Amino acid sequence: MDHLNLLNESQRAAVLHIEGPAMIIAGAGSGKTRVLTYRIAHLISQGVDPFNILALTFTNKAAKEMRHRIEKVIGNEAKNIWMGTFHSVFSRILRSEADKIGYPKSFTIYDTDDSKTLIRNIVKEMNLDDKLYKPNVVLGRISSAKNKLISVKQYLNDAVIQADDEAAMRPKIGKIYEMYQSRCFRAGAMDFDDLLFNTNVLFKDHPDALNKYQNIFKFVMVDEYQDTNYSQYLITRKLAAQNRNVVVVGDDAQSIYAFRGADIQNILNFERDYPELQVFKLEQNYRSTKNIVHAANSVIKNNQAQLRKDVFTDNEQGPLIEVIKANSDNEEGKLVATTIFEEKMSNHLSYDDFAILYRTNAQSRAMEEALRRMNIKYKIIGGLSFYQRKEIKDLIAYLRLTVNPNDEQALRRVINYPKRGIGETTEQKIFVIANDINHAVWEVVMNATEFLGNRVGTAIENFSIMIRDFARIAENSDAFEVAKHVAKHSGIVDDLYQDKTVEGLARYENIQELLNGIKEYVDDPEKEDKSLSAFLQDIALITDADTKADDDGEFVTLMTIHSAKGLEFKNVFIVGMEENLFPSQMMLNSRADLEEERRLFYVAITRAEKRLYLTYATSRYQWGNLRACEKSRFLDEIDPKFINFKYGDGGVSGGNVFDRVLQRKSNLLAPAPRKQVASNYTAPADFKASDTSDLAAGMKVEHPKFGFGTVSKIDAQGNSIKAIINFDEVGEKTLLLSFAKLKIHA
DNA sequence: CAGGAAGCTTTTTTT
DNA sequence: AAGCTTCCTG
Repeated sequence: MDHLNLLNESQRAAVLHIEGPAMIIAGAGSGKTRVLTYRIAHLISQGVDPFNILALTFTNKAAKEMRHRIEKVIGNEAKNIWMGTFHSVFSRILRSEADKIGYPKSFTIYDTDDSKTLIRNIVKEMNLDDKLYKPNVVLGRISSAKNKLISVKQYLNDAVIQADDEAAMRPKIGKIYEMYQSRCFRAGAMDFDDLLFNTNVLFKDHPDALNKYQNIFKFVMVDEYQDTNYSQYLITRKLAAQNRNVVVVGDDAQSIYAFRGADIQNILNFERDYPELQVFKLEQNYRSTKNIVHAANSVIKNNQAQLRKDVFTDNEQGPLIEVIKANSDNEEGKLVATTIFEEKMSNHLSYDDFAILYRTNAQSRAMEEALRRMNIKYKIIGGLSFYQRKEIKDLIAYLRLTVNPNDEQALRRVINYPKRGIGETTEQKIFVIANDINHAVWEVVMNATEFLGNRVGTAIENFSIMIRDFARIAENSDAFEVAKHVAKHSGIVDDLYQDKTVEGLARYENIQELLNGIKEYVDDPEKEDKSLSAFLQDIALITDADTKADDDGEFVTLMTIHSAKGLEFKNVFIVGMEENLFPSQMMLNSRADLEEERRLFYVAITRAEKRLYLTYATSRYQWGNLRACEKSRFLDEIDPKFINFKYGDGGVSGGNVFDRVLQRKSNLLAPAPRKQVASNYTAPADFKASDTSDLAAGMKVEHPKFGFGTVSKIDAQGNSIKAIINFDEVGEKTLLLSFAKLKIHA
């Protein structure tokens, strides 16, 4: 193992650790992944069977990457290591043990949308106020209960929880939780949290199963341990209970998933559970310049809750961190885009060297527009993923139903798509009947004529025959064969083909792309199980961050800070450094929340290798109207000696990139005229619209909302006649004459 | 029952 | 600003 020479002393010590529990506290950029991969390689070189190693990562992509790196060191054997996210590894295990806990082998995995729709349905059925019982809120409560392993029964019997819900005016959440669980169970479905919850159930109720996996996973490793929740903690502890060979890697300063149930307490629990614990600290940063590392340290110092750690680096000092002020979100975008362009050109960089990070997905828009305008290629990670598109979800729903006809959410989605005359009323009836006779919904669907009469009944039964036909094909064909057949015979392809609009074409192509993806899956020699059911299980847990960036050419990467965890870029822009945005408005209520935001900022800063830019705007569009913004408190927390301030306007002109850019692009940067949104005008009670067929430029008109104005132009295109009208109070508007109510004042 | 328009809510982050 | 739900009309 000559690789050991590439490691520093503490890294080497961690790699050489073989048996017994250990915790590696790894500062940002301290070579954590390198330590993990070498440690696994080292284990194997010492005779440990790869089949006995379980490595849990935070994303599937991280697992894939690590596997490749291990492969480079030890070769093919690396394929046999159990590696993946908690969710993907244990969904595989649940798949083979499903019968023990009463689920079908091909259970469906509900995504967040499925869960929310189901909750919405339940709230409606229970006649509760949907303003109070919002799916988001309810699902949040249920999810956090599950992550703490609180079952329905415990939830209903816990006085504190009940009091909390009552205080929040939502006493029925426990009842909803109960309904939700039984509906999921009946549908043969698990949500994300169930995958972990049920793994715990399996291990608790079936000691033989636990024992089996304890013997398989003789060496357990958990990456990003600071972001695990109680449910994950307990799975880890149980698996390691026999051999006690468990190594966790984490950095408390980078814990940013408390909202998902992650609990720093897990680190403390770990120390308590294993008194013989060995601790390794990786404190040398190899990624970033001194300025960046020190700036990050100066920020995190403001947090009270933190473990002792001192991150340092031997790297060069590097340039100062640039703080840039813009007048608007659009100007911010332009400044970022022009800076990227200039930097790339003057330093011969690739667009791959740049990342733009933001707090919320909504911020990507201004950035995209600016990049597009400058012809800079970019790629957005996260946000709406391929699998969340409507047409994709539709086809997937058919596939899910094929594999598991009890899948309620899938059924609801496609029972009348494409249209087959089964209306909403009928759909409701099916569910009510199923409830009344206490049978699976699918039973009712298959025998619909019995319950709903001949007309509608036949339509429904035909649908069920089609699905069963799909299922029959699925028995003997691989995922691709079935999907191709389903796309065609479900009517989806035909339906999309009818639509000749640009969007319709794109949807059609997306279906093709999905089919290509399935083909790729089936052709992948590393996939053992090529069944439709296995494919569905796989994609349910895939995120956008996992899709490989094998795209053509180089591009700037755009993503939220959360998605950027674990990544690094030469040049990083952190945009939207404003109060109420970063830190987020929702995180200002408690010290703990604010500290999580600060850790998030710490994560963002430490993504940068060479140059870091922090930008903010003094105004920004939010929910469609303009808001004034204040710069973030976080900017003031950075020790000023690491910062160079730049202003998007009126700043001192000098030789720096920004001023040059600004001077050259000053016409571009002129603040766009802002539309006034509201007017003080109220229409008189006797307002009556005139006949506008003779409307012409120059005429004075009155509009019930916008008030008085003058027509500046009439624009006829085909059947639609548009009038451009300059209103006294709200400025210029373009109105469609067929809709606009206008009174002509001669 | 379907299609279209108006109205309403939304945004914090994700497996 | 946009997507989604609801309401209204044919």
